[in-house]
Amino acid sequence: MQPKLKDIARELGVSTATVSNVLSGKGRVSDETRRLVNEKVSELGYRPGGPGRALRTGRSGVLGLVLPDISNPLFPAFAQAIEAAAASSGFGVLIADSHGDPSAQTDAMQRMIQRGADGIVIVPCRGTQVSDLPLAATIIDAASTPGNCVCSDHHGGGRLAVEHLLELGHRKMVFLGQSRRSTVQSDRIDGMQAALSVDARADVVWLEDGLPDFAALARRGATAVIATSDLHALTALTCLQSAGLTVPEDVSVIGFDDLSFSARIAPGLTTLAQDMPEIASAAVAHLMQQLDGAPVPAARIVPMALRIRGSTGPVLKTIPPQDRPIPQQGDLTP
Amino acid sequence: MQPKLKDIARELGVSTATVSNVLSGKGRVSDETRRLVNEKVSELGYRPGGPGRALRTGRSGVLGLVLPDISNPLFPAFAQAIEAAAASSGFGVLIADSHGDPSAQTDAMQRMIQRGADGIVIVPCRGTQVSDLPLAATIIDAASTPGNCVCSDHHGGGRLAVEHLLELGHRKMVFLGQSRRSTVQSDRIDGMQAALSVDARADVVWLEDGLPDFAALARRGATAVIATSDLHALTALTCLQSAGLTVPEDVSVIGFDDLSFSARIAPGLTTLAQDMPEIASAAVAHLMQQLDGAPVPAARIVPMALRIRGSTGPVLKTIPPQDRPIPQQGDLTP
DNA sequence: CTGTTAGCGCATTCAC
DNA sequence: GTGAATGCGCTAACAG
Repeated sequence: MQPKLKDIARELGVSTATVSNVLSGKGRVSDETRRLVNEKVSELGYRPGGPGRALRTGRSGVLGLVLPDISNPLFPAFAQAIEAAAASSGFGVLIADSHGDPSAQTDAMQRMIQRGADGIVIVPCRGTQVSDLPLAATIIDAASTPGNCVCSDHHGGGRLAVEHLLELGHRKMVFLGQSRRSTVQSDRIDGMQAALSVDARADVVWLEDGLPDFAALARRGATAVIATSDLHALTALTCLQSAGLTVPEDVSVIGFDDLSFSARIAPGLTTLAQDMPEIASAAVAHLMQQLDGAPVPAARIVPMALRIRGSTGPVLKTIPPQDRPIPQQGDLTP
Repeated sequence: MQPKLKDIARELGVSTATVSNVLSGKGRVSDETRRLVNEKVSELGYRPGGPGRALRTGRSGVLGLVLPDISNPLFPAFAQAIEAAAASSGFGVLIADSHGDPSAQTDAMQRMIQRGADGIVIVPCRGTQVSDLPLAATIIDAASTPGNCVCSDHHGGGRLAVEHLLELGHRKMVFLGQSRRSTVQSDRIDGMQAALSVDARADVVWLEDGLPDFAALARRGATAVIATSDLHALTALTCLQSAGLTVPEDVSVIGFDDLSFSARIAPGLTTLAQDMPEIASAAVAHLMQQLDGAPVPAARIVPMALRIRGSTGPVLKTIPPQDRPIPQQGDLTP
């Protein structure tokens, strides 16, 4: 049995309130009593219990994190960042997965409330609008979503990607998305379109229409692919490689989100990374301000960062792949 | 303000005990009163609040999930499965990340206890031993870890991988691990070794010693690579491809864990998948039994499943890569 | 300045 | 069949 406030008080012959005062540093307590209490506390290894405190103060020190799909590969970094940001504010994190289902999302939020969460960080399902919660909430979605509180500058990320390719001499690109209905993907592609110079062109291809033939796109002149996710960039890269094309010599490839594998493939994947720590701490800070009774702060847009790796390179004078020598690698193992 | 038990009671002119009895279905209540209460409850949208209940019953309906590294790409599937299993038992999930640090792990567990978690599911840091918790706990690690409660049959997975390759005619393989200190990886590689036929050989290579030259390994006769994670298999596969070798014609590649990208690359990655739903529900069930006062159940070992995709194929009569025609892909886009 | 009292929301006695 | 009383662990307001 964990020691309770009452145990400390009884053993010391003082009241529970006195012990509580010592621990919270609030009420005035004599130095002698304070010393005794602190001693006993560390002796018994007392830790104030959550439920009692929550009941009394109306604050649980827990926040809910509602996600549309935990299995999304971007989630680990995100959850980790939120957990870290919350922990540094002394908060715990309760997770829930809505599986992309709006009614499950509403359910999940209800359950977080019921469990006593002080606030909710929510990444909404596509097309869902989160409205009038009886609770502090922070919405993380695309900037163009109404009610959004914190997000990455997806549009700016798209621009950076295209600008990088333009500098390398690319003028014919492919923009690769998964779903037209994703606001984040649309924002990214809009940013790409906006950055195209007058002499550059791009085709937009959606994976929801079926897997495109990347080698054929290259044969028709495209020298670069920008995908709205590293996952799709990886698909493009491996399709190109297994069709005998070389990245980046034949085609440059860029992704988004700097997923776990992106630095570990050959060539390393150039990508636009979200600043997860910044987004997470902004989201948690946003929540804390609401809890402190401040008005809902303005939306915060966090810039994305271009991480250049081996998958992008300058446009080469056109040499048909079959005429080029097969690249050789040094032998590292004796 | 959320409605309280007292609000329902007052509006109906009954006592809070009666309302509580109706909701829990325990004490005897007249059908008429029952109907009235249920009506009022759904009218006001009353939900029993967690903290009050937790304080009274000593059960919070929340379990803690302590992970060594949320950013591990295997985690999403795992967290999702645990969350689903917990939710179907009416439990919430509080997450914590120990960042591989044993003291942070202990801290995290303390905080879960403090927050009132009823039990803990823990994937321990490497080399950590979890001992005598004042709480129900389920440890998920390798089978060879003392105290382990639930895990995949990593050894059997290794065997399945090698058996698959032997059937395809492979006799010279490379086993690729990341860290010698990982019990899971060791178990997997032990299983691989155990399944080698007398005429087959394998070299074990560790990424912690530096990135090997996969093309050179192939030139010296290896026709297959089995990595202890899809992440490392992907590294091998892309290194081979960018060195001009073809998968699976020149070298077959197998990974572990069926990560999110594994089905989306070209060729699709053959892999050994963990049965996450089964592991998660076993872990949660294990916890529930302890909470119900049952003795700690025996450890449960869940089989792994071989998912064959395009990255493994039969050994071909040796044709040097440069003499083979460059593969062509059909054009899907008009 | 110190310590006692009251009550957060709920479920469980036990009288009626 | 129902209701009043009790206390889970803790802290805010109050009396000593």
